[in-house]
Amino acid sequence: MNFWLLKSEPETFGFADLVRVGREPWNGVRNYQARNFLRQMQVGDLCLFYHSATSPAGIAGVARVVRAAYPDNLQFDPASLYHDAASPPEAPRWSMVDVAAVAALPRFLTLAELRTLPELGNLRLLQRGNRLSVMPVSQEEFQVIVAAGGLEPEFLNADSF
DNA sequence: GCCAACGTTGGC
DNA sequence: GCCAACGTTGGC
Repeated sequence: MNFWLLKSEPETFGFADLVRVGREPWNGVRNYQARNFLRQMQVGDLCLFYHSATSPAGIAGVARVVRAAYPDNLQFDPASLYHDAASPPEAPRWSMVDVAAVAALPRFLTLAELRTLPELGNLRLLQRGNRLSVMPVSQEEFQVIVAAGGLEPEFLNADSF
């Protein structure tokens, strides 16, 4: 099982929205590096749900991958902001996964607070110039973050959901 | 293949 | 709104 971080602007789609709908296709990723990470995701992987472009930015909850990568439908929709006319239908350029809400962090973890945790010195999110909307997180980093956010460690057990 | 121009992200 | 960082585009 692998661990990831997904960025979303809460004004557009926040963790509360994921809780409300339960499950959502993670579409609209149009960066090759982020896309490649999406394609590595497997059902059961856990994701930190990060709120970007808001104040304060930070981690709001945990989601789970419930469907592995498949073609992002929006790339073929001319009306979509994410339309890509150059994407070959026989070999779609962009992928998405489906994610489901697992749990909100009892304590929202702000970016500033994440920066104070010594165990997160290598967290990709905190590196200079980072702009990726999908990135890997180590198991250790994931555990530190969910614990700091007030979730019980047992919640990581596969049979707890 | 180089690289300048431009666009986007996202914290502040 | 500013601006640093970085990806993409396109002329050559």
